[in-house]
Amino acid sequence: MKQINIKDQKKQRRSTGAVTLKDVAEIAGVAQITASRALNTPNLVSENVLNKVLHAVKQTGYVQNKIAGGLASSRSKLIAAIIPNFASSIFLETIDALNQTLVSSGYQLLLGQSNYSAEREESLLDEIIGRRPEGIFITGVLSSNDAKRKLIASNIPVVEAWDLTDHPIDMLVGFSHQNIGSSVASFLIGKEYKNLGVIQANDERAFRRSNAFIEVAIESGLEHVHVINVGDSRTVSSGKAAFCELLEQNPNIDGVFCSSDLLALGVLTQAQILKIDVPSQLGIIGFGDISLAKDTWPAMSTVRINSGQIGTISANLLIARAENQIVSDHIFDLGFTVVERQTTR
Amino acid sequence: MKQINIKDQKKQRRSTGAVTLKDVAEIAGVAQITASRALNTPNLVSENVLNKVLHAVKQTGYVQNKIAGGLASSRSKLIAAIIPNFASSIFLETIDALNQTLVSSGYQLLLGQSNYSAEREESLLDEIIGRRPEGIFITGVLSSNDAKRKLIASNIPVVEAWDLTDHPIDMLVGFSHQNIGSSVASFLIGKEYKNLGVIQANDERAFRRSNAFIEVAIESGLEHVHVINVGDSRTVSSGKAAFCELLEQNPNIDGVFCSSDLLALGVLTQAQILKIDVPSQLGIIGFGDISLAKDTWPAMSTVRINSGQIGTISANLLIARAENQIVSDHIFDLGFTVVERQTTR
DNA sequence: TTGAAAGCGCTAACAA
DNA sequence: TTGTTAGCGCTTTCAA
Repeated sequence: MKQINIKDQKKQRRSTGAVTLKDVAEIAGVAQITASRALNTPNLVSENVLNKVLHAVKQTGYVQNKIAGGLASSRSKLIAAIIPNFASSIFLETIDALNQTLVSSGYQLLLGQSNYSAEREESLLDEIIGRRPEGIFITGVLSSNDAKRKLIASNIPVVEAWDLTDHPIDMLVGFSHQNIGSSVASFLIGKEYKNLGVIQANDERAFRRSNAFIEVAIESGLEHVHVINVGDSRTVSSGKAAFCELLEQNPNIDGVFCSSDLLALGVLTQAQILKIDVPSQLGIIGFGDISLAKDTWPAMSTVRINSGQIGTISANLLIARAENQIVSDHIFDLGFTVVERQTTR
Repeated sequence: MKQINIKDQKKQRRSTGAVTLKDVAEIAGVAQITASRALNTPNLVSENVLNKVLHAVKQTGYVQNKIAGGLASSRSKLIAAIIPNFASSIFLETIDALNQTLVSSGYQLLLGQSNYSAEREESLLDEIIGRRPEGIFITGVLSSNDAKRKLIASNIPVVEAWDLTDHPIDMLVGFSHQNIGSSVASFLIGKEYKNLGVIQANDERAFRRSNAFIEVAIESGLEHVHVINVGDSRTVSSGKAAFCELLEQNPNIDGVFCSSDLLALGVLTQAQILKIDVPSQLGIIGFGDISLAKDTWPAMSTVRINSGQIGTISANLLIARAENQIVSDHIFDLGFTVVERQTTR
């Protein structure tokens, strides 16, 4: 039976109009999947086919659509990193190393910022999990328990970095903030500083460092340790102001532990303005060993952590998990070093 | 005719096993597309349906797969940013502002690093374009012409930031490096500094600033301006070393223009070590107005640019273009301010 | 306001 | 080594 079908319309979809793999395959005179193989696994394809396909790619300016590929293969080749913020550059060396390692294995970095309300944190996580990254790297702390639960439910490999928490979600690459606090206290006490103070940002990890610091100080028979909280302002000027405050509370302060090198630089600057000699009258020690710490005058004593290594190891862990390799060690304690320079005697 | 089809197997695909919209729809007792509407355009759906769907989402822990959604809708909700590197934090305030604005409109940031070979630059661009972002933000300069051509061919809206180039790819948000150079020269010359030097990183824009600087100096009848190139090391210690070099070339140097505040801080520190009085014997001016510039002692004179605003404006431009709004202004000159503090007399 | 069908552009699975 | 087919999980289009 013949049938004249005048209205044999299909549903029309706007497409992007971009060159697709199908176009490339047609021009090269091969099947679409063959073109796909030529681009993704060129060693599974004859040289002849490879050349034809590559030529067609050049000719058309084809750029692979990784969204479609990701959907088909369930491999997004995306790793997400969640950091508290960009401004506090303390994590950047880590992110830099992370990114370098990821890129060299063909992964791309999706960045999210977490310094939000619990509500915002959850929506950020929805955003990120929605992109189906093959791994998630977190430097901050998830404040919301729902967010944490969401992350676990997603079943995506996770590295929590910059810390050694008691109940890790999955993998852990960091160091002990508590040990840093006690080591720094012992260090200053060993130098016979007797009136200690702490200047710190409003940050849970800084609190763990300072609590351990205070504990050791008290155990050693020292007087009350004064603590100044500068809130979220980890700047040189906060350090200056905080040091003035500290002096008001105890004019005999002779040793200060700061939760960041910038704060420490503020203390140093203020001491110079007040003509307090560093390190004889005042010992200062920071945290982070940012690049300018060794170049202040006098050079800043501080605590160094292996920021870059944290990124590299984390990237390798996440890649290994993404590629279904067996990861035997889940927890990496990278330690720290108390760097003795000229702001302590 | 009856047919017993024992082997009616389909080709099996492993799926991720994650909850899909289909599952949610079934549980809610609606069609998949209705569930989709409930989540994306809830006002097009009855309250009853909305509640059923939301309940099913809660129950299953469903998280939307944006890869699939992106493929179907050709809207990735992704904006890519390409920066030279993470370490040189000068762009971070911009990226921070960019990200804030993007997130509040439901976009996600994909970050790429460009300080690579031309070859690497092209593959980075393939990576990025392959993800079909709806906009691309570039702070660096594309060294490869092929890369630039690729970007144009992709037809993705582009903002080039931190500069005003002569032949922009698309949109432009920045300031004139040339004008900065001449303004700083006039500024120092107006203060009667007579033996000028420049310390700069190996960076095309820094060169444009210093060339303009030198031109004005020569026009004003000054002697040869000495230039020290510190390569890629924009650190305080490079600044210290470079200032020593500068003094060797001309012991009478009394004014230095640095291509970054950190370099300037190095000069200041070295001057203090050498007991050279700032600003009477030596004027120093930096670039960037990083947060600690106002807190050095003496406080650093520098050039401020509107880093945050660059990010905000760029984000809004890219979002507007992604949403097919008309963008009338394509070029934004945000200007700069010479900030006079205490390192210049 | 809701739904059925088709298809976004690619790759996994199977077949030859 | 190459090809056929059937999806990946969603949204668009069209229809009711």
